[in-house]
Amino acid sequence: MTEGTRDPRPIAPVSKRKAAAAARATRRLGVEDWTTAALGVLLRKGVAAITISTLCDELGVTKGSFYWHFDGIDQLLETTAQSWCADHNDAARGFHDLEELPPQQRLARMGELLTGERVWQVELAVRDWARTNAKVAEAVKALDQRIFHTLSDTLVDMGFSTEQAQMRAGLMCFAGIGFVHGNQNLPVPSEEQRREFFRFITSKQS
Amino acid sequence: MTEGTRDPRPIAPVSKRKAAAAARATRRLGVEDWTTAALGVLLRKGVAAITISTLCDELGVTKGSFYWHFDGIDQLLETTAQSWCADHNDAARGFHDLEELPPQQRLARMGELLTGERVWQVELAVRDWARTNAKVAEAVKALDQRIFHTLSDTLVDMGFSTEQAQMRAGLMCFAGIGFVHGNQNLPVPSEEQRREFFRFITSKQS
DNA sequence: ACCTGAACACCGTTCAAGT
DNA sequence: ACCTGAACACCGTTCAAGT
Repeated sequence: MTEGTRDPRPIAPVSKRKAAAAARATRRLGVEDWTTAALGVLLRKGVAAITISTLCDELGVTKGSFYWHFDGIDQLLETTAQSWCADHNDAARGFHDLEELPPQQRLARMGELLTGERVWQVELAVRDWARTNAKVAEAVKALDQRIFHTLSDTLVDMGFSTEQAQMRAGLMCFAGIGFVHGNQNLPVPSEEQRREFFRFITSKQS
Repeated sequence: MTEGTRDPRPIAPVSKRKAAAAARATRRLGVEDWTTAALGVLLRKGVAAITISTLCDELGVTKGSFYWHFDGIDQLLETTAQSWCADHNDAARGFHDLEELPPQQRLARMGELLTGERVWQVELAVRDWARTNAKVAEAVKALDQRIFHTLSDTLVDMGFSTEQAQMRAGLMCFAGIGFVHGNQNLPVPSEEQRREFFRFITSKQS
């Protein structure tokens, strides 16, 4: 998020590491510098690429420095997870506002919020991460449930029975998660198909 | 699959490795021994746990042995992938038989095939693996598309238009994939809910 | 308070030498 | 043909020593 805060006085770089060290100048690192660096690598190259050596090169320090701030790579991951969860909850707060919209518009708005291009990237990375980090898994789970309940409540508002609402909300949630994980494998639905989908999910049966 | 083929003459084990070496006796290893070992670790502990050292301990040999059979860990993974794909295609062949069933039963049968307990485990492991191995990704994609088309064709047989059939088949596929990845996060649908789901997906709109 | 530098264990990789 | 054993590079981890 706040990436370009470090002023880049241009100095002829002898090596990447020397250059980074020079850019940093006298300023010393804090925990936050490591977590934002880790988050950056996560989104660019995935969890597996988050390596102490890589981060050290990127920040222009040696590995001993890392171990002054953290007990080990697990703690770094955990701390980064917490930091991400905080930001993430802020972002999810956009959901609160829309609980006052009329049901139909609420559904449409949620559809938009959850199908943005960048969202996929982050979602995939984070859900991958969740497989090896309980804290992240918990955050993802909370978000999933929140979306499920918002959808379900909306459908109830539209006149569906609790059972029908839950079945359809569950269907939408699973389809959304599946879309994030498998959209390379199947034809991506067109705009018209998405509209038809919403028409179907909110239709009464014959 | 074929696991208990090695006769386990019980010998007092000095160490795990010595024990494994003794069990193997004079028999020397082939490529297959390595791939089945890798597959075993994959299902038990995930891709990340497939390490040359681990496999060597398990098979009772040194790492030099590994490098006589394979150029590196990537090739091991690739070969294991091919071996898995072969087995997997055999398993997927169960789909051919059911293209002669009446549409309704076909849907129900596919539902059963795709929601077995063990299937999830394997699916999750394999889809995780697919993220770092193109060959596996390709096999998974082929399977997804096959399921999609079978579903879509079935719905057409039931009297739906091509557009409706594709929309609903896509919905089912994505929901299935999402269910594999996210069934810990949301309430698992009951038997009754699953039936209601199939009723819904095959219903005409009002 | 924050970092360097050297050390060690572990894993992937290579290769000459063994049977 | 298949494997051992020793070597090396790389990464995670530790810690005494520097500023």
